[in-house]
Amino acid sequence: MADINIKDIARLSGVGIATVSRVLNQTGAVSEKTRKRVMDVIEQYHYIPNSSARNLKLTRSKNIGVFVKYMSNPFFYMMLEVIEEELTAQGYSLLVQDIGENQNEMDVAISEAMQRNLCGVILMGGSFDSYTSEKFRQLEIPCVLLTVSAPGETDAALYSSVTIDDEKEGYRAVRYLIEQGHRKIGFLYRDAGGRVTPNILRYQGYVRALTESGLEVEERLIATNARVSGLGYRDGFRTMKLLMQLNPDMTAVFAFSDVLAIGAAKAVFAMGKRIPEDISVVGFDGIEMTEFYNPALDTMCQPAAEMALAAVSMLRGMMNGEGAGHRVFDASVLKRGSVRRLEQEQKI
Amino acid sequence: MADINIKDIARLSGVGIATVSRVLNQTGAVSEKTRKRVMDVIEQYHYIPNSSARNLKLTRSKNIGVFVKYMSNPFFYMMLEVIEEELTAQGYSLLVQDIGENQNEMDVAISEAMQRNLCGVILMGGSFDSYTSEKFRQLEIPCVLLTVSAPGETDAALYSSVTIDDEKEGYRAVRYLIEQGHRKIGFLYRDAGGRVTPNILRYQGYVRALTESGLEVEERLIATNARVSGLGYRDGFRTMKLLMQLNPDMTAVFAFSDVLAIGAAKAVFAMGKRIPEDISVVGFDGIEMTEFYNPALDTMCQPAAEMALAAVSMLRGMMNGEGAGHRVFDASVLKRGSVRRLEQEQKI
DNA sequence: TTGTATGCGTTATCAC
DNA sequence: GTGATAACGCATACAA
Repeated sequence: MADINIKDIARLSGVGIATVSRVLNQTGAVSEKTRKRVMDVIEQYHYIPNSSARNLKLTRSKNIGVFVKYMSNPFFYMMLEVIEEELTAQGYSLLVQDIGENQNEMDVAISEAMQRNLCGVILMGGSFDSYTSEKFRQLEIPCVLLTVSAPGETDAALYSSVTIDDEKEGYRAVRYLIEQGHRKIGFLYRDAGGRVTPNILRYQGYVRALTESGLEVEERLIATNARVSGLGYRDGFRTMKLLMQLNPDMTAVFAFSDVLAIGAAKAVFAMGKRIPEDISVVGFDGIEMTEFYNPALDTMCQPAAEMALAAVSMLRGMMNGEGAGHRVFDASVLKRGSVRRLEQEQKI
Repeated sequence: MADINIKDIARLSGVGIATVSRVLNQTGAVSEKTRKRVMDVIEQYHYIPNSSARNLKLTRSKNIGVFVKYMSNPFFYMMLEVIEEELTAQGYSLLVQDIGENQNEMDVAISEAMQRNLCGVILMGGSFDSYTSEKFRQLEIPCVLLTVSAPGETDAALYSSVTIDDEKEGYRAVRYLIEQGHRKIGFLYRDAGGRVTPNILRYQGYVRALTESGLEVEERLIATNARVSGLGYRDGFRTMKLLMQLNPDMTAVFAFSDVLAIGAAKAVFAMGKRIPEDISVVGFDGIEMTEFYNPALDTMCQPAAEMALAAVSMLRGMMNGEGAGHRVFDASVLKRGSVRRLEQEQKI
C-alpha cells in the first residue's frame, strides 16, 4: 500500500488532480463539499504527498537546514535547542542533520539544499577550510556559520557568521590562570591534522598569554591526542594523565573544551590529587556539565543562547535580502572554584 | 549559477543527456574519451545532480534513515556512532535526523522514507504509543526500534526491536540497593504525561522490588519532574534536592537515567552530604560520564554497542526478506563505589 | 468551481 | 557507444 499518489486520490474521490492539489495546499478555491470528500479519501488511504516530486516542482520553501559536525558535543546541542525553538515558532520547518566524521559539511549542505530545496542553512562546527567562496557560491542560499568562521580568502559577503574570538578568549583564559599566580600551565587540545579549527586559535591564545607574561612556552606542557576522534572524556583523561606524569611541577591546566576538561579532572583524581588544591582546571565552552561536575569547573563560557539567536536573526536578514554580517561575541570566565590562587611562596 | 542541470551538461559537452547520466551513474558503457569530456564539464560547472528528481525516478536506494528522539541523550549518541560506522562500512548512506520535542517520530520517518526513498529505518527513543500497526504499514519499509518497543496491540511482524527489559532491569537495580541493606530508596523519573516510555517500566520494576522485599512503596520517595523537558542534569538536581529535604531518612536513590543521576549526585553535594557515605546513587544507561564523574557512579549499564550492532543486523535481515525479530538484551550493574553497604546497626 | 495539459530533472528503455 | 523519449508525482497556467 501507500504506493498511492495524487492521481489515485483524484480518481477515488471522483475529481481532477488539480482539485486534490488545491485541497492539499489550500490554494485556490474548492467547494466545501468536494474538499470534505477529498479529505476523507486522503485520510482513509493515508495518502502522503511525495516530497521529492513536490520539491522538484516548487521553487521556494520554508525549510531551513541545520547541519552540525559532532552533534555529540553538548555545547552544540545547547544552541540547537534555541535555534529549533526560534525557527519553528517563526513557521519554518527544520532539518537537523548530523555530519559524520568523514563527510564534508559544505558538500552535505549543498546537496541537501538542492534536494530539500532549503531556503537557508545554519552550519555548526567543522573546520575553516571547508568554507570556501566556491562552495558558498554553489550553495546559493543564505548561510550562517555558527561557532566557526571561514578562512580570510573566502569572500565575506557570501556568508554570515556568529563566533567568538577564539584566540582572544583562549588568551584570556590563560591570563586568568597567570593572574592567579600559575606559571606552569598545561594545555590540552586536539590535533585536527593541520586543519584550522577553533582549537588552533585557542592554542595561539595560550601561547600569546604565556609569551606576553614572559613565561616560556614548553613543549612538555602541551598535550594533544593524535587520534582522530580525540574529543571525548576519555581523551581528556588519558592525555591529562600523561601530562601530569611528565610535569610534576604543573599547577594548572587549560583545556580546549569542557569535555576534555572533565576527562582531565577525572585524571587528577585518579592520580590521587585534588582540584583545585593540587591542580587548577579551566575548560572552554560553558556546557551544563561543568556546573554539575564535582567540583564545578571554571570555564570560558560562550553565550550559547545569544549566539544561536543571533544566527537565526542573521539568517532571516539574509533571506530578506539584507547583506551578510559577521558578529563576534565575548566569552566570559565562569569562576566556580576549580582554580586556586597561588601565593608567592608556593610557586616553584 | 548552479541552476544547471543534466541537459545543460549534455549540451555543453556536446552529447546526449543519456550519456551524461551514464557517466554519472557509471551504468552502461561510455567511451573513455567522452567520459572524460563530460566529467570535465561537470567539474567546471560544479554540477550536482538534483536528488529530488533522482529519487522521484528511482525505486530502490541504499539510504537508511536513523531517527533519534532527544539526540541530546549521550546514551543514544553512543549507539548512533556504532550504527553510523557499521552501515557506512556496508555501503549505505545514512540520514541521521533529530526528532524535535513536538514532532511525531513515526510521521517524520514515514515522510522521510518516501521523500528520500529510504530502504530501511532505525528509530531510537520516543514513546511506545507512536508505534502502531497502522503507522508501520504506512512506512512500508523495514524498521527496527532500538531501546523502545511497540505496544502489545501492534502486530509484532511489522517491525523488529532491540531492547532491554526495562521492568526487569529496574527491578534488578533496586534489588541491588536492597541487598546492600537499603530500605528507604528514592526514585527519580520523568513523567511523560501518561504515555508509555521506558521510565514507566523501570518505575514498575522499582515498585516490584520493594513490594517483593516487603518494603512499603512510599509516595514521598518517588519524585518526578512534571516539566516536559525534564530530562536534563538540572532536573535531576532540583528533584533530588526536594527529595532529600522531604526524606531525611533516605539512604539511596535510583535514577531513571544517568543524566538524572548525575544531577542528583550534584544535589547530594550541594546539600553538604557525601556519596556513598550519606546517600547511595544508582543510575541507568551506562553513559561514559558516569565513569568520569567524581565519584564514578554505579549504573545499570545497557550494552549499547551490542544493541546497536544487533539493530543493524536485524535491519539487514529484514531488507533481505527475512522476517521481523525481537531481541531483548540484558543490562548489568556497573559497581563503582557510589553505593554503600549499610550495616544492620546503621539502618534506621 | 473544476479539469486538462505541461514541465520540473532524472533514469531507463528503446532504437540507432 | 550513443541519443531521443517516456515515465516518476506533483503544482499550476489555462481552458471550461
